[in-house]
Amino acid sequence: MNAALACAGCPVRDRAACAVLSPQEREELAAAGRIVELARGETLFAAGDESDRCATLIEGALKITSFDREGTERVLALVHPAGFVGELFTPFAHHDVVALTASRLCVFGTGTFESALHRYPALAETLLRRASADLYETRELIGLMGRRSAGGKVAGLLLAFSRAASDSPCHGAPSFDLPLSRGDMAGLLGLTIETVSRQLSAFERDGLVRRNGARGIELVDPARLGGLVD
Amino acid sequence: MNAALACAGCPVRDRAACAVLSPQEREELAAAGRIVELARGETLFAAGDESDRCATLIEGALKITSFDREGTERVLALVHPAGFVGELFTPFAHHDVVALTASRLCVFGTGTFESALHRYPALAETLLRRASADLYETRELIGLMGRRSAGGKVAGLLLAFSRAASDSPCHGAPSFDLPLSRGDMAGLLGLTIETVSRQLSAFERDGLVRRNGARGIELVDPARLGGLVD
DNA sequence: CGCAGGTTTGATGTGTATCAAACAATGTGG
DNA sequence: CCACATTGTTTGATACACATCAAACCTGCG
Repeated sequence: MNAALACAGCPVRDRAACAVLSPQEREELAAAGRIVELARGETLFAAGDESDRCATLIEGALKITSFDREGTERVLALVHPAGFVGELFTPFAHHDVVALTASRLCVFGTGTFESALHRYPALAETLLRRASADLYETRELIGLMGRRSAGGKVAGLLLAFSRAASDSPCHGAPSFDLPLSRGDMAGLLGLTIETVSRQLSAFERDGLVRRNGARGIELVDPARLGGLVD
Repeated sequence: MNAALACAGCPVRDRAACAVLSPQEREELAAAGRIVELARGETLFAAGDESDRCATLIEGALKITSFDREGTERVLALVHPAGFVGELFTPFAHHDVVALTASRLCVFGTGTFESALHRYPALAETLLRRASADLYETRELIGLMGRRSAGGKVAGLLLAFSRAASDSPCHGAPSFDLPLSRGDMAGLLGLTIETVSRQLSAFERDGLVRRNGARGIELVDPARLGGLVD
């Protein structure tokens, strides 16, 4: 399953890190990579493994997680299409990377990618932009986790999902599907599954949201929901 | 207070981001920068301000913080000498940057720094390394905040400080001064001042640590303290 | 000495974890 | 096609850890 000529039809070809390369530079890089498909729940990288690969997500969704010694999962970040995963400068992976849904990726050896970094300075700058953006996102997450009330955490997460589901960056989508299970939401916010579930039920009881099945969410009163966020 | 020829005697000249530059490249960059001194509590960057400056910390310590609308401070990161602060690719600053102690910095306009980035590819790669490291550190912090018990959080923070205070990366320093006030520790861990104080008192009562004044800490039983972590 | 900031300790209530069980959705094999 | 297991979600009862409110206590400093 070689990717040598896949770039032309790649759905993220103008948003991924490699978009800064010229078409021919990109094909060179692609020749060294390969397409990998992951089923929901499959692990791409495992914490502690040798960090010898990195990847651009083409379609699907990933989570970056770590486990404390009690075995409770903490979700550290979500990865969306065009996102980049993998640790370039560390010998071993810090965290697990797991597919949330069936996913397709363009995988490279870290060695080949690092040499590309030297060859194409624009690539290094793009990755720097991405790393900076990831950093702000992770700090946003800290802000979310640090809220005092469980209601504020869940409300903030719903609004974040709403924004992510919308095309326009200013207004959020009024209705969307939750991309995460209750367990993953709990892991992200530092709560338990039961507490997340109860908060959602309470939001529905108070007329803030409507639910369609376990995953469907319609924001009835986003403003009041935002009011809960601290 | 121009820094044109300060590099030669700069205490972080071989650890800061600019260390990858040749001496003459570095002098060129330094000519565009200036030394800034901050007293304890002074603000370097404020959230919402135009993000037009960045800096390398020469000596002292900084904290990166944000405030929720109730006005409680959340500490997102600490910056140590040779660290780099400032947001290069965003128009406005996301967070506040405040001096924890009297500090000295080498400050640049983001414009001059970004053009240096283009001119010296090695600089971009170094900043990428730093940004990646900052990212892992921030995710570590999430792991710390996500612990279930307050005891685990405070214990984890003490061990992190112990490691930071030590020269060798493997063993932590057995005794050191807490670099943060109770309030800052609380802001870092998502607890209250009182809870942090009570946990420290409990650790002392149980023979895990000894205290010298408000800031001095001696780890009597680091292993048992580590056992509390999770 | 008196004051201000930071820290410690105490008493009390509440929010969330925990334990437990019912429930819905989905798939499996007979 | 229907019992049946499986996985994820919801709801309930209870206990406890932490936040909150309040006051005492250092410690350095004018």
